[in-house]
Amino acid sequence: MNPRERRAARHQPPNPEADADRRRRRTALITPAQVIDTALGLIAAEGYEALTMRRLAGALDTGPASLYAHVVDKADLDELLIGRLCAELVLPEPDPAAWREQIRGVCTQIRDQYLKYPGISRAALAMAPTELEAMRVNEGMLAILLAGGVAPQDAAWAIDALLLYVAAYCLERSIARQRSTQDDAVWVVDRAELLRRFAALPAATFPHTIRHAAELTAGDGHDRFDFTLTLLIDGLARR
Amino acid sequence: MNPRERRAARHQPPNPEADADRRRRRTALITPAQVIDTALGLIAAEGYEALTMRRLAGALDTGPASLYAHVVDKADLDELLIGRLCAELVLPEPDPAAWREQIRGVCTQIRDQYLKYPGISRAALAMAPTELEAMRVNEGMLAILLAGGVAPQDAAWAIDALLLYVAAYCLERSIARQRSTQDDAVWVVDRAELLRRFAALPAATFPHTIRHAAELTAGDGHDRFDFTLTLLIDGLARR
DNA sequence: TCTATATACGAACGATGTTCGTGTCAAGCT
DNA sequence: AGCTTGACACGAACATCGTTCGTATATAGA
Repeated sequence: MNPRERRAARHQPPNPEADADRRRRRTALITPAQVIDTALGLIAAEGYEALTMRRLAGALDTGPASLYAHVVDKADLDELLIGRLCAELVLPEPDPAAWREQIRGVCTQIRDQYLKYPGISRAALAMAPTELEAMRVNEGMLAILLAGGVAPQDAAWAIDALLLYVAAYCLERSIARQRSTQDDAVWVVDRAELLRRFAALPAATFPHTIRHAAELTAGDGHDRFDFTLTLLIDGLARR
Repeated sequence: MNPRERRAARHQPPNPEADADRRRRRTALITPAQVIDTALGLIAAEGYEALTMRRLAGALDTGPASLYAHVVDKADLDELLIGRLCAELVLPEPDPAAWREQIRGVCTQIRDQYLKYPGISRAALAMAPTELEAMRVNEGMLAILLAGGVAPQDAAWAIDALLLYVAAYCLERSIARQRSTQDDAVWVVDRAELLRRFAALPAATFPHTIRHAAELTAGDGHDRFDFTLTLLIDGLARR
């Protein structure tokens, strides 16, 4: 079975018959699971843009060409990684009384997974909607919202909005994190410096920015994340 | 003045004295404005990932090295492009009675600019918060929300959420658009095909996805975008 | 006139994703 | 047991990317 066929299978409903009866080498020196694991390890340690076919191959003690026996593309590798991420999410049994906390919990899990592998949310944004594990997550979130009494159309669109926001939030944070570890000035991540720059702006054209510089730079931890999720979920409850 | 200094100046409050009294070549063969224009033209025609230093240089009838007299980085080029995009946005005079329509209007403008230059929202997500034109947009949105009676902290965080969502929405759309024009199967963009795949899923594990396949694939044009903006803005109004 | 400086650009460097050709080895068929 | 087939492995190379170096040129101030 080609990597190309393996990939197509991941976007098709599972077919138990086709899974068996395939010749395999008795001892595969490199397994797809191994590729995924070391790739995730690389990302966790050095960020997504450190994930290079060459570096990944090097971590597996081989050359870049060897990877293409297990993976059709780099896009395919991204897909495998996101699939693994999605597979590790635990989806709660829908509880109509607790749907808000449940949907928030799932989003928080996704957020933490994205942040654990900085920059990988970029790959998530490019993910095809037919990936099986991603659909499992979608199904789980849909179940929670429907159990909470959200209208189906609202639920479907809200899931999309939530996933999009979480990915963008994590992507932005990962970029900022990377900036702070490698950079040579210009990029400001320090809050005090940011306040100083706001204060130095011309008062005639930036009155509100100057007056509310504190609020604009506020938000420790995931305050902004929590705020937006509350906005979306509460808005959903009130329709 | 180096490109490096020009870039730093864009993140500093404007200083009229420093702008004048600089030696310039009488006829600059390549101007920064020209670079930005042809870069945007390239993106509009072929998408963001067609924007290569070499292709941009080629479009200007020169070699790649010549660009580095006007631009310090590719990241710097991104910054210039986003700056131009932001500069073209028209920010309305805040009207307390119409703040919802106004903030929505600004978001729609941003969306249309992002979609006009497919993929450029990726650069927007990496933008430093101190870029002058970006701060102008922030100030304008802040003015609208404050005039509408939104609490300063809510306003600050809501602007962040809105900008993040708009960028993610456009990025996802641009990726899908690109897929549909270059691709060799696997990637499904056709709604009918998507419905067919949903229907073929195992009913035991995907009950809600199957039942509500219509809602999951619904949304012509910018229905999803409008839905999420309504959710966020209405939620903001009700706090 | 002289000098400093912004601009221009050919050539090259290192790194990237990917392909080609070739080789190896286990599993199925006859 | 021998042969074929298909999956796996990998060295070498290709095209392309962002970027730097060295150098040439022309202009604005001294």
